[in-house]
Amino acid sequence: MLDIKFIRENKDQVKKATSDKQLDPSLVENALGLDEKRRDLMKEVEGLRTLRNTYASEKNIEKGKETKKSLQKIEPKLKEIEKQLLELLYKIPNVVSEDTPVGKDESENKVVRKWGEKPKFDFTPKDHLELGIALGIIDTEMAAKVSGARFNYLKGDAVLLQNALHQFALSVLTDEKKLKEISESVEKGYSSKPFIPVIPPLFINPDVYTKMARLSPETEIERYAIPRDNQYLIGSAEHTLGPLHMDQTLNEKQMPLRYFAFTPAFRREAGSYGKDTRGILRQHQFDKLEMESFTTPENGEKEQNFFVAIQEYLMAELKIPYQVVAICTGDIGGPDYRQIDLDSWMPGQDKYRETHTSDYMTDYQSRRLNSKVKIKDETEFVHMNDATAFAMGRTIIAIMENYQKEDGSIEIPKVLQKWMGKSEILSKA
RNA sequence: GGUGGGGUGUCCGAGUGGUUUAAGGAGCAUCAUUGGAAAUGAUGUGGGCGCAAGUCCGCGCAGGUUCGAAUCCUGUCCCCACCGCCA
Repeated sequence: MLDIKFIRENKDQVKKATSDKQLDPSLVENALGLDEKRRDLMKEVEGLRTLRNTYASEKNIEKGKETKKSLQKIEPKLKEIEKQLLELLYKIPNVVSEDTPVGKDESENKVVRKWGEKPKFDFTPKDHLELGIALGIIDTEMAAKVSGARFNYLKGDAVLLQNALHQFALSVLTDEKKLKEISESVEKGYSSKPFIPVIPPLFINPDVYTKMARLSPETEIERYAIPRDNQYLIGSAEHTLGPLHMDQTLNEKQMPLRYFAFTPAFRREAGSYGKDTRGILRQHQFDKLEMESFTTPENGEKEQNFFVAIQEYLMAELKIPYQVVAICTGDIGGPDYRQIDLDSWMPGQDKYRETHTSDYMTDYQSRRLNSKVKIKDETEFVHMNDATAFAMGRTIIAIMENYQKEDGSIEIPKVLQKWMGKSEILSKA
């Protein structure tokens, strides 16, 4: 949520961001109108309260009773307007960075840079599902029978491969030396503080989910609800990592605070019927290693660059070709100030596909979460970043398709071999 | 799930209807002192509205009673203890 004061003072910028994000800019005017009404009513209510307090201290019971009656008439009006304003404020998106491309949908995202050489095959490369079925390591058919569409079993070497990816990422995120190399590439002397590993809850309360700007009337359809217990399943580890410092004031010295968590993510994929139905690219449940961090406002953008540099490092170590994409206003998330994706090359589809995303939220989430940082004697809302380290399913796809051999076996990327305990996944035949 | 005890600011902690204007302490920030530090002293340290004076709100959350609520009542969430169940 944006600060109403910021909206008041930067009306045009907020309106532009709202319409650039394909939302109705009249939201902004409506909010400002309500805000004005609210402040007028506040003056009235506070005046009456002053009277009430005065009469109470004078023990003037008669006058007190009168004032109470007037207050009881007007207070509910104020409350109602405050509620409406809050609802509107939730709908107004974050403003965007200057380097965010303006565009109507994903077709206008901008490729910032590319890395790696696409593998050349002297045979027609297969896709991960064909390979996975033949190797006996992916089973979507039985999963469909047991759990429905968009579920899968990973078996045997696919599980070892996921475990190797997990170990590899973990070894990087907790290694200050390696992080230093990466942070130096962003800016000399920038913090190389390691990440704290976390095993977070997979369930989340609706009020916290709302404060994270991840549960709204529009996005509710994307969530798995557990109505009897009034809870939701998380769609990303971000959802329960982000509130880790809710209602806390942190100290500048603790910054940046970096966390990562390996969890399943649950998504209904409600708007994507018929899209990416083949294989395990788009699933209702997938494992993901997610990074989250809390920084001072000053370092928020640098932190995002650092996160992207980590993502690039991980993919480059795997030697998987990727492109870095600046997400345009029409495709970016509402809470994002800047969103950058990594798309990895997938020979089975002859396309780059999104494997990583990185969201810089500024204080859009922390304002509602009430997570602050004390800098000197100023207290400010912390700036929050979240980003993918590995989305396991999609990274496994990229490895399988890029490292396949003509006989259907799969070479294991060099960096993973020590964690995997072998150098290839052999064809069953 | 049951019974009892608790939840106060960055942290600890006092406060059982009106001198509380949320005591006191710690931490933190700024200043003074110092060659520098420690120690010491002073000031500041929840949020909203307002140019300001000021004013309102704030004691887990939501309601209620009262002229007046941190304090009384109801509901609810969380923590602790014991019981029940359990990997």
